[in-house]
Amino acid sequence: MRVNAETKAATRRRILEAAGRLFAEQGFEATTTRDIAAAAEIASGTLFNYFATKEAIVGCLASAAVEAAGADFARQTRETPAFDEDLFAYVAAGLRRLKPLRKHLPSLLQTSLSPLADAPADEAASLRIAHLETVSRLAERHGRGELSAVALQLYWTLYAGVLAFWAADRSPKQEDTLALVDHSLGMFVGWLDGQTSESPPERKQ
Amino acid sequence: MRVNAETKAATRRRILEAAGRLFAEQGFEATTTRDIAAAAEIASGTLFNYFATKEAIVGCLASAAVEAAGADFARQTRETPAFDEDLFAYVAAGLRRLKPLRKHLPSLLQTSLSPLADAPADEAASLRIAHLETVSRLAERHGRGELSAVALQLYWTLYAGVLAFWAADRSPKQEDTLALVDHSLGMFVGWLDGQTSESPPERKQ
DNA sequence: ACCAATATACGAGCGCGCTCATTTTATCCC
DNA sequence: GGGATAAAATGAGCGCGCTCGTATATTGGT
Repeated sequence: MRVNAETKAATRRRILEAAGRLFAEQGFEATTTRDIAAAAEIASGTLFNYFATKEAIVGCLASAAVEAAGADFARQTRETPAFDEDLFAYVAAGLRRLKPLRKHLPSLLQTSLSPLADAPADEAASLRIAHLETVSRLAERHGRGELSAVALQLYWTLYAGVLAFWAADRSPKQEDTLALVDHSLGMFVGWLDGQTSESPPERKQ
Repeated sequence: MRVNAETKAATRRRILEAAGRLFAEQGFEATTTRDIAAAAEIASGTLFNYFATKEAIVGCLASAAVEAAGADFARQTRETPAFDEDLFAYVAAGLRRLKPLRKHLPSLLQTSLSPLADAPADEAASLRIAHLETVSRLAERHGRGELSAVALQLYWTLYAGVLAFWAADRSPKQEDTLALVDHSLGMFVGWLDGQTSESPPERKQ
């Protein structure tokens, strides 16, 4: 067994497909890794040759959704959009793609909230990286130069807050979440605009 | 055994003391509930008569720290402080009190990030409630009226982001975290100031 | 064809957080 | 004191995520 990369990829796809279906049917907690393995027709231990943890599976599904959202957004036709409008459209596209995972996202936030303690090739971290990549490109396209590390940190915190809120949002069409997105992005872009001129004063603890 | 409330309280205190010590010594994950029960000299099952989950224990420790920080802050003498300076002082006091739990806070964020899905008397949620209570009182004291639900939501998201960052902060004296607090609060207060006048326009998805 | 060499699949088993039927202990009433 | 009663403690046991020693399949070299 040295180069059967095609079979490996197929198994990986079967796992993701089975997991996605089971999570949607019965929830993240209620779905056991043994369930997923059985549905993918592999042994329970084999699952962990493909994904290090159960969270990594949903993390992989999520970052696939984020990449799909990036593609959706790229092929959207827009005319003279402001930065915050582009951001809103991208986030909204993300929410549409993440909808099947909505209830299960909090399980990812614990690990993917912190920007430091992640292994380079971490499945769950790539959700953050993929999303922030697009946001960075958007900022540059709107002539704002590169976003600082602290700006990206603040943006990601707000985005994570939106996802956590969304997971529990009980308003009929999740319109409360969209309102929160609007406020979050308004706050962020307003702050960004203020940042360029002033340099913040020192502050003692 | 009908009214021995004093004994119950003493056992509860022994659990918290043992858990705090063990978490500090060997970390949250590495400490088992059986360890804690043994250190508190109770059976493994008895632990769960006092705390519903392992997270609830660290949640209780954390909300005690937040309350202590509120007391620290209240007895601080300050002269003509601005709103954001008061906020910074309160948050800094919180970080000081939470320091022994720093590394273990992410385990709480998953549950306490979302403002909706919490049982009324949830141990972990009281961390959020206690903190936001003080922030609300501060806002009123500075003549800003009551903070809106969305303002509190945004504030809490930023605070959770700070805690998540702090847990992984490897800068020598965690000065990176203090800088992040400064930026977060600056962004929040700036947004609040902008909120009072304008009414935000509608936005379609 | 055969034999290493090795990548992959396997599943019994571990230790975990947590549950629950049972036992123990404290209290009240006479 | 001595049941009756109920609160609290107990620890065997459950199902979980995950590990790891073993078995099996696939390749390259001759």
